[in-house]
Amino acid sequence: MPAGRHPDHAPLELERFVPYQLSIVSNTVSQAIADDYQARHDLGVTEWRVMAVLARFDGLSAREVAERTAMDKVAVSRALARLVAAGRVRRHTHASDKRRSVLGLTAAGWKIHDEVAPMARQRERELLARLEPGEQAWLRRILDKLMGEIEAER
Amino acid sequence: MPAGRHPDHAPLELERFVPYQLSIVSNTVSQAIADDYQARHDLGVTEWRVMAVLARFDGLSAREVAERTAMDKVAVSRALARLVAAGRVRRHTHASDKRRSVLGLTAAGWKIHDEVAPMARQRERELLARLEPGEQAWLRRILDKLMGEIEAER
DNA sequence: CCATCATGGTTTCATCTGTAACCATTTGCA
DNA sequence: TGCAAATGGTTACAGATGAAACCATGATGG
Repeated sequence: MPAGRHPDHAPLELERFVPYQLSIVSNTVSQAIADDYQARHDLGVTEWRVMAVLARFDGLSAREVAERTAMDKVAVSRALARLVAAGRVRRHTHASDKRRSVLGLTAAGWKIHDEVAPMARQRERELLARLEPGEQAWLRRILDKLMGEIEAER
Repeated sequence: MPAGRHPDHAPLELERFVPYQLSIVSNTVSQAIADDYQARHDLGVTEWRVMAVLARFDGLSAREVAERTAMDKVAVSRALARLVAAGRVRRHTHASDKRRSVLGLTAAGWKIHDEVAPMARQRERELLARLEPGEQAWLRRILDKLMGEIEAER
């Protein structure tokens, strides 16, 4: 038996353990993307996600943003506070329900969005380019499926 | 054009954006596993990773643990402080280099390891069970490949 | 040798994140 | 109506995390 091994205890092989692999790959990719815009635009990951969702769906409430970003409402609230202060998101109160806010990107917000979105897409392409076409298709299919399962359970 | 859409700006579809999908899937799975042991054993994710690595490789230094867990040395230092205090890891000084520590699980550490490792494996099986056998094989292949690329670049 | 640089590891501080408590408004229903 | 429960959102606090400064030991080169 090789020194330092403990086969009786069946230790986990971390680097082949799927949840661990997912964590490493995900963090590495996200970090690479975030590095692109964090310094340049003083924009956090959470803020970017909020902007991305408001770019697609104008007029959402904070709660709806939270749903679509899979962030909790506290995180959304904080991200919005910064975005509004920076003049990137406009917020006004819903006409018939004074609790709700009605959110959308400002012109400044769109400007940043239109710079960051292509960069993000480029990073995604770079990631996928490391895989063969068949693998790319399988990865998309698998992630779509798992996302669906997660969605369904929530 | 549907209300609330802005096709001119080509907004990102977050839920089909691979880095975002990876992040959601990874966090969901990791959280599910962590929930299993955090409350029960008062054990954080970082601490568990350190334990898992020491279960496989006895006698590592803190720096080597950091390498194998992809954690930075500060995180490892903190995890070790807690683990040693809790009597789960033994630490003594390297005979010929007083800077290095020599780490390993104690009996108590092994006991926890032997409870947690099968739970973690079970969670991995549950994740994979959501996929068809072909998809499982592709996912493993893809993750192995991406892990290799990441490793190589560091 | 001894001054300098590199390495292993810890501490400090500032920031981020999550949980729970909270406030205001709206809804449901007796 | 009007009062309890639910909802949208913010604030307060505590624990986690990361970058940089730090301390001790070891390696290197004149």
